[in-house]
Amino acid sequence: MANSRSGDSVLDRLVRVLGAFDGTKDSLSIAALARRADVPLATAYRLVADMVRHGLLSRDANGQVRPGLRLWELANRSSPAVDLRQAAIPFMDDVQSVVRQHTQLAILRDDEVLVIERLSSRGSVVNQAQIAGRMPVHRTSLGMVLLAFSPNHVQESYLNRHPDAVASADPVSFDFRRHLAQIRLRGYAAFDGRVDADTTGIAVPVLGPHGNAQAALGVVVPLGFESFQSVVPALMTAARGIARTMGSQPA
Amino acid sequence: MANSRSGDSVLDRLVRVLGAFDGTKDSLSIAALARRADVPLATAYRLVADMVRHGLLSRDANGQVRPGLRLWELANRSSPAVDLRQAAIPFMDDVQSVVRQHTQLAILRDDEVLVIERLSSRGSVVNQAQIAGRMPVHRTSLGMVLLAFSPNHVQESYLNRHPDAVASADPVSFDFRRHLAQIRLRGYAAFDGRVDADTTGIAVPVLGPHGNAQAALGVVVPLGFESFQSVVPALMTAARGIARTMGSQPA
DNA sequence: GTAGCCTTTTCCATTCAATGAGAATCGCGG
DNA sequence: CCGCGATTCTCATTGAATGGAAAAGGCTAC
Repeated sequence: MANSRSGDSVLDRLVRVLGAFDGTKDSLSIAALARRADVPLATAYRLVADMVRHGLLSRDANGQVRPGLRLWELANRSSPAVDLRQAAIPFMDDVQSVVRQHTQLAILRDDEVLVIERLSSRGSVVNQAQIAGRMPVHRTSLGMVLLAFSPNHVQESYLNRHPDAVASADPVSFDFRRHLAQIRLRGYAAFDGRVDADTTGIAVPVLGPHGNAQAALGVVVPLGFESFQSVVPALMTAARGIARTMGSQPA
Repeated sequence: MANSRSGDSVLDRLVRVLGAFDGTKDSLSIAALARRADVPLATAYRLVADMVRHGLLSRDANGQVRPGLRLWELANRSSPAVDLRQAAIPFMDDVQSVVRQHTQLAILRDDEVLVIERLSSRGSVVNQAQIAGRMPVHRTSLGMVLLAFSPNHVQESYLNRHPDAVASADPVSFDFRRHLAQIRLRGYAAFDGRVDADTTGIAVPVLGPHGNAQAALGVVVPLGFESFQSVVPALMTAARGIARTMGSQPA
């Protein structure tokens, strides 16, 4: 005995294996997968074989493993993310066609920003966000808006768990809580060059039934974007639309 | 012993449970889930609890179960469907902005049409297709194009497995194989009112390296749509663009 | 060629996690 | 209050999953 992780179930491993695809590589060898997921090699081998049989994983020509099509299908048939996406897309389109910049929708998950959808604008700046990708809360306008419009206990527990984030804030000594309050007061967040040096992020909350953000809607524009001021109203209007649509199709 | 389905592994059940969400209902009670997935109730209960713990499923306020956010996240980080979607979206946007009708992308899977992405056009006809939803091959232009541009053995095995589809074709006595050949010759498929009485579907193949369809791109327009003829070239151009993009980012 | 290194695959005795029947509990509607 | 279905929990049993080890395969460099 005395193996790396005794006492975890098939599910634990299943999830760790899928979680090993973190976006840095989109296909892995079985051995690499076993290492990343911290599963004994022989077990990983069997698990992968089973998962491939079910379409949860697939293997390409070189024997490399990657998430499978059936997994995608099962996950996209119905899920909170799908509902949100469904409700938001028309409004995101509106924003997109007016602002003509990357438009994205995200939620807060495990103290991180989880990107639900993004509409890219051709010929604009690069956009770091990937669908289903995660970004740090304190470096993105989406994240800061989500946090600012979260219940107090969520904010506090975030601050507790991430003292580093607070410390590494732009003006070193500024008061993070005050900043959040400011964002809530203004109703939007705008950051220059935090994700990418040449871009500005602007985001507004999609408010839920209790006045908290259930999502955030934002755009990424080039630094010094001319019609900056017109963007916020456009986002706010769209965000309200999304909130309304979500409201009429409750969970 | 002597239970309903002895000898299936955790994975078998896991997949059957997820598969129980087939789009007809987006949340189910545990009991209903157990019935649909053909899993003993007690086992289903435990399995659901575990899956919820991992975020593969989630439970709403009423205790109803539905696919979870983490599942969505894991599935959308990387997968063949994501690659295709990624490559196709800009071109679908182009089609969308020219034709101003529902635009959709699909692949062939298990003798069915699996919808990968759709861009809806507001104020146009209703669109039956759902993302990650399935549609019958022989009743959709997407399906017929996919089949027409598939290797011969795929066509034949489809015909073998679905004699009914052939029989129920529009003109009862027409030759299905001939029809496929015709589609391949023309390079596109167009059907009136097969999915919905008031709509026409038009689709073209996204060709892969061996001249077979790796996907199909199509639009849904109102019956008697005026600029019908201009749609096909637009689709073909976009489809080529998608094929090119896919080619430069191989599996 | 062959030595070194990493990966994939198979084997098999052990055991512990998964199992499912059954019963208790909850909750709604009549 | 009773009935009925859904949910939750218990527990003795067992075979499916386990993982160390070793064989088989693949690649590069010397």
